[in-house]
Amino acid sequence: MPFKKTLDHVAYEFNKIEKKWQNYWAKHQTFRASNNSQKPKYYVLDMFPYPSGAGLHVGHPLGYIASDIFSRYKRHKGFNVLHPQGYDSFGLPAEQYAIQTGQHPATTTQENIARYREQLDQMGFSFDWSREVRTSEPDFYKWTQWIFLLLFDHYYCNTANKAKPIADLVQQFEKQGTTDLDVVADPKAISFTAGDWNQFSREEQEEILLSYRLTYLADTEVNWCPELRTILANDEIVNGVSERGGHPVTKKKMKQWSMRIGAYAERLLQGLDSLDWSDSLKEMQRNWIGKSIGAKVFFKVEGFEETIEVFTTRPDTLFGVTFMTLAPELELVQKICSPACRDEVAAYIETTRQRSTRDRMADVKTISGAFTGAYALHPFTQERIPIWIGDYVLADYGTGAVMAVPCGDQRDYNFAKHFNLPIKNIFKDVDIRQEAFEDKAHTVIDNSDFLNGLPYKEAMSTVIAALEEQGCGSGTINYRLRDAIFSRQRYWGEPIPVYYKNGLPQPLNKEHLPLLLPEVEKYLPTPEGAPPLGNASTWAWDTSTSRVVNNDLIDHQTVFPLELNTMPGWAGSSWYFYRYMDARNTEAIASQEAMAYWKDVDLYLGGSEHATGHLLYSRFWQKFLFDLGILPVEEYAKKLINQGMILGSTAFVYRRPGTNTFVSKNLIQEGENLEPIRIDVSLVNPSEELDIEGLRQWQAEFKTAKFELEDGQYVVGREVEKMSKSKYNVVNPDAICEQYGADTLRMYEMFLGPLEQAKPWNTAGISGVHNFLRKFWKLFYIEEQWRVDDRPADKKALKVLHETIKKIDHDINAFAFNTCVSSFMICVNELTSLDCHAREVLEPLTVLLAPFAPHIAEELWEQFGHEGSIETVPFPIADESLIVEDTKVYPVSFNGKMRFTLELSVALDSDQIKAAVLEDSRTTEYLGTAAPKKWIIVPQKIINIVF
RNA sequence: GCUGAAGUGGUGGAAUUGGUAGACACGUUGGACUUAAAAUCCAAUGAGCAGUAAUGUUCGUGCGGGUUCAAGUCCCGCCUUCAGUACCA
Repeated sequence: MPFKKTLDHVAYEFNKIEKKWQNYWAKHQTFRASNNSQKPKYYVLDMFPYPSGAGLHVGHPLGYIASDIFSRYKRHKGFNVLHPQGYDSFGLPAEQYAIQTGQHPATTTQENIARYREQLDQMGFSFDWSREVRTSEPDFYKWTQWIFLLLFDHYYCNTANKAKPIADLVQQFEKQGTTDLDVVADPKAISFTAGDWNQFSREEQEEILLSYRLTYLADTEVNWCPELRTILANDEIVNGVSERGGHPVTKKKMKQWSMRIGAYAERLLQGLDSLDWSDSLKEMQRNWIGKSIGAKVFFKVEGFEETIEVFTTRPDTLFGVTFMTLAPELELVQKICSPACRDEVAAYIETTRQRSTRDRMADVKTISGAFTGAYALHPFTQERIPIWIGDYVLADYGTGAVMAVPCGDQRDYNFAKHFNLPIKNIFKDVDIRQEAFEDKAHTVIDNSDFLNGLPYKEAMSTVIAALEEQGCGSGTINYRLRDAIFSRQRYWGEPIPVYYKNGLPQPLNKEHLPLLLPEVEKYLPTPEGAPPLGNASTWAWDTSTSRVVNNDLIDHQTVFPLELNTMPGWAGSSWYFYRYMDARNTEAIASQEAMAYWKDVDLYLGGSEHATGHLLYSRFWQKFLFDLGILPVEEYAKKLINQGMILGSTAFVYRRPGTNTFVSKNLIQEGENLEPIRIDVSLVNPSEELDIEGLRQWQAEFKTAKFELEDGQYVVGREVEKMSKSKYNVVNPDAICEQYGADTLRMYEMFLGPLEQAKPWNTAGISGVHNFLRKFWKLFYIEEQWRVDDRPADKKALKVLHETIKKIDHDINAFAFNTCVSSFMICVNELTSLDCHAREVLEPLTVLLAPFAPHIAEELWEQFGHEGSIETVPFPIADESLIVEDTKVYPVSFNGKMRFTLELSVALDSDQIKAAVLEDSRTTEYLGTAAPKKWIIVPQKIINIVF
C-alpha cells in the first residue's frame, strides 16, 4: 500500500458505523419507494451500468453519488422518491470473453453483477433494489421484444403526424393504392393503384409493406467490422474504427433490420426545445439530426427513361450546374454507363468499395472520380450536363446524387479543376479564379436567365416556384439522421421475435413472448457464416408446445426458420426507465396506474457520450409508444445532467530504445528520444516516486531493468487519459472506502470540482475531506464522550448555521455539490472556533449533512436519542432573520461630490449608514449630514447615495 | 473546417444580478507536542517594491481594445485547450 495511513480510529470509527447503517437500511428497506403515496413524486434516474469484468472504478460513482445526494435531499423535503438501479447486461464484452474462455455470458454477467452490487452497497447508495432490472433477463426482454413487434406493426402517417397500425395502411391501399398517400416510406417504394394492390400476391404485398413498417428488413449498406464479425451503428464507430476494441470497419451490403427513426426526425428536433438539457448536448442531437432546407430537382437522363433526383440547399445556383456527380454505389450508374466508359467506371466502383471507412475519412483531399459517358438535361436550359461518379458523394445522404455547381461549392470546384471540367460564374462581380464563392449574402445571381439580379433569398423562392410549376422539382427538407440498423450478428442480445416464411419475415404472436435465447456450443458464427444463434441445436422454447403462429407450425426443425440476428445494445436501454415503475409486472411493461403516478423522470444523470446513441434512440421509442397511448408523456426526461468523466492519470516510465534502461523523468535531455511505457498507477506514490521493487515483480520485462535515478528516486511521467484496464490507470473505490470510508469518498468525489466537468482522478486532497468529517465528529464527541448540550446557542453560532442552511439548500438545487462541501467545511471550522456544542445547532446540521455523508449522520442522529432513520426527517429551513448580511460600501468621487455605493440587505437609517461609511477602511470622514440627499435604487439591493 | 464548452496562485477550484478576486482544500514553509517519527494542533502562503515591524504601495483572472463610478463577470477582435462532428451537396 503506497499511501500513508492517516486515520484516527479512536475518534471516528467509520468502518464500523458504515457497516452498521448499511445493514440497517437493507434490513428496514429504508429506500423502498411506494407506488401509492400522498407525497408528491420525484423520480431520480441514473444511466444504468454495463457490468464489466473490471468492476466499478472511481469514475462510475460520480454520477451515482450526485443523484444519491439529490434523492436523499428530496426525501428530506417530503417527496416520495423513486431512485432505482439496474444493469444493462447484454453486450459485447461478455460475449468476447465467452468466445475466449467458453464461459457462458450469463455466468460471467451474473458474477460481474454480484461484484458491482457489492461495490455499490459499500458506498451507501439509497437505491430501491426491489425494483432492480437486468436487460438480459427474459421477463425484461420479453417487453423489449414486445415493443419490437409493435414497431413492426406500425407505420408513420404524416397527416396525423403519428404512428398508426399497418392495418390502416392496408385498408388505404385496398381503396386507393398509393394515390394521395402522405406517409413515411422507403425512397425506393413503388407506386400502384388499388387495382394493382388487390392483384398482388400475398408475398408481394408483404414485401411492399416492409417499405412502410417502422422496423423493417431491407438490403442496407452497413458498417461491417470483420474482426468482431458484426455490423455496427454509426454511433458505435469512433474515428473510423469500432468503439469497442478499435477494429477497422468497411462497408458491406446486407439484409438487415432497421428502425425508421427518420420518421420522427422533426419531432425529435422540435422536442429538444422543451427539454432542460445542456445546450451542448441538445446541439449535438441537432447536428446529428442535421436538418437542411432546400429543394429536390429532377434531371432527365439523355436517351434513358430514368431521371436523377438531387437534393440541394442552393437551388438558386441551378444555372451554375456544369456537371453532375453520383455516388459510385448507386444502381443507376450501371444502367446509364456508356460502353466506352464501362471498364473505367467498374474499376473505380471496385476501388471505392474496398476502401475502409477509416481510409475514406482520413483521406478527404485526394480527388477521384470517373466519367459515365452519360448526360443529364438541365430542366430549364436543356443543356447537356456530363454525369460523373465520385466518392465525395455519399450514397446514404440525400439521394446520393449532387448537381455540381463549381462556382458556388468548393468540393465541386476542386473536382472540376482536377478533371478539367468547365466552371461557370453565376455571381455578379465575384472573382472565382482561385476558389468557389460559398457566401450567399454578399452578391446577387447573374448569368442565370430569370434569376438575374436576385439576391439569395428571392432567387431561392423564385426558382422553387418555377421548378414546381414545371413539375421538375420542389422545395424540400432533408435530414442527416439515418435509419438505425437493428440487427447484430451476436449471441448475447435479445432474439428478434420473427420467423421466415418464403423468405419474408413474419412476427411471432405477442403471447408467445419471450422468445428465449437458445443455448449454443460456440459463440462464434457458424461455419456457413450465419450468426451464432445458428449454432443452436435446440431452440429455446420447449418442443412439447411447438407454437402455432398464423397457422404456421414453428419449432427449431420447421421449414419456417427463426431469425438468427439479435438486437443491438441500445434496445433494452431505450425503455428500461419505465420498467422500474413496476418492475415485476407480468402483464405489461408497467401497470397503467404505476405509469400514471410516476409519469416521467424528473432528473436523469449520465454521461454525454450517449448523446447520439441511447439518448436519441430512447426518445424515438418514447415518442412511438406515446403515439400508441402506451406511455403517458412524449419526453421521458425533462431534466438531464451530464456528469463529467473522471479521467485516469496514467504513469509512464521512459526506456532508452533498444536497452532495458529506464530514465527518471527529470533526467531526460531535451530532444532525447525515449520510449514511454505505461505502468500500473498503484506502483507510484503521491510524490510521483516509483516503487522499483514493485515494478520488477509486476511484469517480467522489468525484472532485470536498470534505472537512472534522480536524488535516489525514479520519478514517473504522467498523462491524463480515459480510465481503462489496458492503460493500467484504473483506480477502484474499494481501497478508498476501506481506508477513509464511504462518506469521505462520497464527499471527496463531489469536492473534486464541478459535477459536469471532466477531471483527472487524484487522491491528493482526500485527507482534507476526511479531516473535515473527523472535525465534524469532534463537535459531538471528545475522547468518546458525548458533549452536546441543551443550553441555547449563541447568536453567532445560529447565524453560522442558518447561513450554511441557506447556502446548501441553494447549491443542492443548482447541483453545485463541490461548493456544498466547502460550505460544510467553513461551517464546522467556525463552530469549532466558537466552541459550539449546542444541540440547537448541531441537530439541524446533522440533517443538513445527511444527503452527503449519510452514515455518519445516521449514527449521530441515533446518539441524539432519535428512533429510526434520519431519512424521514424534514430538511432544516433557513431563518432569514438570523442572517444579517454585512453592509458593503464602495466610495467613489463623482462630479466633485463624494458618492457611496452601499450594498444592503436590510434598510438602514442615516446613523447606520454613517457608521458603515466610517467603518470602511478607505473613508476617514463622513460627508453626509442628517440624511442622504438622494437614494438611487439600482437593481434590488444596491443603493447609490449622493451626499 | 463547422458546432459547443472552457482558460483564475505551486495544484484542485470559490466568487448569487457587474460590487474589496483567490473562499474552501491540497501542497509548501515555520512553530508547538515528541527521545524520534507519524498523527494532531497553531501560524504564514498570488507576485513585486518600501519598511525592524504594524503597515503602505504597484501589478495581477489567456492576449488586445471598449462600455461603466466599478469588469473574472458585459461588448468587439484574437490566441490556446478540450469535447462532438466531419466530403451532409
